[in-house]
Amino acid sequence: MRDMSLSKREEWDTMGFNPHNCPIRSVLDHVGAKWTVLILFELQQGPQRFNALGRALPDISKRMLTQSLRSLERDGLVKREVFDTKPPSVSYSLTDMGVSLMQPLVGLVNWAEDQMTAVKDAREVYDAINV
Amino acid sequence: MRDMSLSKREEWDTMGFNPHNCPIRSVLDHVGAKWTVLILFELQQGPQRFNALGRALPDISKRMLTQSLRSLERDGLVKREVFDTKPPSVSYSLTDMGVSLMQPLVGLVNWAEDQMTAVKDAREVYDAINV
DNA sequence: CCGAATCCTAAACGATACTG
DNA sequence: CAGTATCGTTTAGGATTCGG
Repeated sequence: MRDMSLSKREEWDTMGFNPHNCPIRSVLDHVGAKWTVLILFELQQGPQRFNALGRALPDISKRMLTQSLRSLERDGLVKREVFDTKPPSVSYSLTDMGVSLMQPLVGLVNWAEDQMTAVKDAREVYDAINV
Repeated sequence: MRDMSLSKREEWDTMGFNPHNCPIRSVLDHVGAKWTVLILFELQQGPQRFNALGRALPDISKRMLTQSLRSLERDGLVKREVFDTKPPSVSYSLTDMGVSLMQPLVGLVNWAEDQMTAVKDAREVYDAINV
């Protein structure tokens, strides 16, 4: 499966579609990650402090919360602000780019909500047939 | 981080937002998976046979192609048709639900394409600052 | 032509304990 | 309050071989 035409591969690479070398993938990876979408939705309601996010997101560990926020910050979707008080206070908020992501993201999530019973049904049928 | 109010958790669960018990997640998982989005885009151009998909998608192994197609089929997004010829022929195509997914999905991918240089830049700045 | 079966590695995720 | 550090587990993905 390696003997594809070079033109096709180059086309893909320049379009950023090749999963091995892909700027688009970084966005899709956020969507696929376990917590980032939830965090983005929570931040949509306004800036939040670290522990407030933790309380709002059931079952997320501090480790994953930190890690998820860092990856979002790294890609410019979330802004992190440290206020040097004691005890320390850190505020997270959506950047303009982060805000602009929400529209297509909401579109996808809305589709998922609308179709989730259909998906569930299809899955049950499939699982019933395939032992 | 376990002592959140029950009402909040129940609200999440019923809305399907809890990653541990979530119909919506199954859709987001497809988006996050390495090959499924590419397969969906390829199938958007019409029904394709297994090996044709393999040739169209550089670097995907047969194993992952099979697995990805199965998961899409299981959730009712892709239809698999077997023609009992020799050699055997199997056609994959989008279901109506699969087709309906493409619009929000394209919305997300378009956003990613538009912002991919901004994301790349943000990433480089972040990486330069954080050693 | 279209896979299934097996084995393996790397990455994601989670639990726990500790810190300025 | 907002993390870091460490460790163990689980899952996704890849390489290879075999079969109807």
